[in-house]
Amino acid sequence: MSFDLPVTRSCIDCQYGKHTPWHGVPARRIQALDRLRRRRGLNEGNTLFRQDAPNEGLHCISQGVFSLSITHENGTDVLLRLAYPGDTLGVRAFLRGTPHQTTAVALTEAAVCTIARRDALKLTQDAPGVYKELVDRCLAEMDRAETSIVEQACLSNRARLCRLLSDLLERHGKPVGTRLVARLPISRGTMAGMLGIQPESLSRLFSRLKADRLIALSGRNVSTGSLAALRAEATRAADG
Amino acid sequence: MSFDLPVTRSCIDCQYGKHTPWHGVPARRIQALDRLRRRRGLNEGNTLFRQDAPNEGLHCISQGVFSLSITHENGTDVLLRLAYPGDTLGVRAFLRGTPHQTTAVALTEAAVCTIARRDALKLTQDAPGVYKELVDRCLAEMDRAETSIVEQACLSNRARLCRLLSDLLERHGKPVGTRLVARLPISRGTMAGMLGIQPESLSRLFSRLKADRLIALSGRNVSTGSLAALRAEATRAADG
DNA sequence: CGACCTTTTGAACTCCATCAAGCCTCGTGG
DNA sequence: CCACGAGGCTTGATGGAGTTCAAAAGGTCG
Repeated sequence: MSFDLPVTRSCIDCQYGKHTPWHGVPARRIQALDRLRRRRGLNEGNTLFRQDAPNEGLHCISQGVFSLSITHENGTDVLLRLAYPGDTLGVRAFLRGTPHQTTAVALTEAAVCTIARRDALKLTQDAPGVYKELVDRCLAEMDRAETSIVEQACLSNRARLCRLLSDLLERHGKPVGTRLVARLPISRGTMAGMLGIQPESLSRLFSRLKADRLIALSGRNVSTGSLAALRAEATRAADG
Repeated sequence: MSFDLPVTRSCIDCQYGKHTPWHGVPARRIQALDRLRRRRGLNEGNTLFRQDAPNEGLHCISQGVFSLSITHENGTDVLLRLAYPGDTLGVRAFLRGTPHQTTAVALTEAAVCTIARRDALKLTQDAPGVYKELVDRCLAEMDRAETSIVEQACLSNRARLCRLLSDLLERHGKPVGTRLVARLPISRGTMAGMLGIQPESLSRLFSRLKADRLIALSGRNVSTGSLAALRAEATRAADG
């Protein structure tokens, strides 16, 4: 499901440097880090790790978009969130030493750098700052998870779609004239999964957002004239 | 909102010992721990800490039931989970050094032991085991949060109510003849809040569960003839 | 161009929210 | 001891939103 790529630069020079957890690695260990790391490419649809599989280390995304999803015991798939370059995957399972709770799949062509579990353990033992950084990421993610629970409970589907769209536009969008334009990295079905609704319902929501002139879209191309208006729509109460 | 209680025994002898995070405290520190700890009582409805308030330390529940809830910016309250004796509250805010993300309210008369933030920081610095234990709790809670997101998305309200009821019966229930009987610690309104539905809808769900003979109830007293049947109902797909 | 997949649209149905009224329980006070 | 009132809980009727099934319309690629 993946193929090796050549390593071209040190982790410490990673283009997503601000976000790597490896900042706290002591200088004398950086070489080891670079040597131990394995860089891989994944094609669209490839799986990085699977729910219930044992943790095999830490994965830093350097390219592409990943989905993190859970399959419920009754067979339904739920997409929890998207992950982007600079994000580190597998942290919770790594810290707890438990199997993965989620499945990570590449939604586009992607590249990741992986530090095997045993090596990462050694590195974190040498560098408490790295451990703290990893913990902090998990805790921040926890806040996000709770926020998402709250929004699921108290916002309308329309509001949550607006939120999702504004997030996607913010990340993938480019200004074209007065508008912000983006090509969505995910299919309608996937978006519906993120919102916990059916693709048909999503399609109808889209029609209404178009009718209300909050967005324009054709196929996977979306645009908005005002990101602020989208965001405002996203915080309204269910009855708004 | 709370009143002091006398300290009667060492944290290390806590009746919820298995669950205290203080196991890893080195022997020489235990006296300090016991001295620094403050034991308080709370009445039903009292607030232990409030969302957005700064973290003031770690709170171990020794008696009573607490609710952890979040108020969305649009004013809606969402009840995330219940906490019981043996649970430690405020851990995430303590670890991150950020304000509380949730509000903790006593649903019954309650007692908590509190270690002030500054003291807890010292103790965890001396005992990496305690730090790890606290982290582990947060990570486990994260798994729970994600599970709850998934269930919210892919289970019917009926299934989720069955899950909630089976959890409550498991925790509060006592065998009476062939049945398991419990007095619920929370009101209908609170339960509805936990499921993200209206009290009227909850009431109708109850009627149906009664009609289906999965439970019997009058007022706050619930009972079931088969916890297994309840659990089975709780894992069914939405269309089940 | 045609085959295939994704997306949209339509119609019927289910489920939940809402508003409104009635009921039950418990505590108060006569 | 009973009448009363308040709050929590239940029940009914209605409307809106989402699901489901079915079919049509776009897109993409050989």
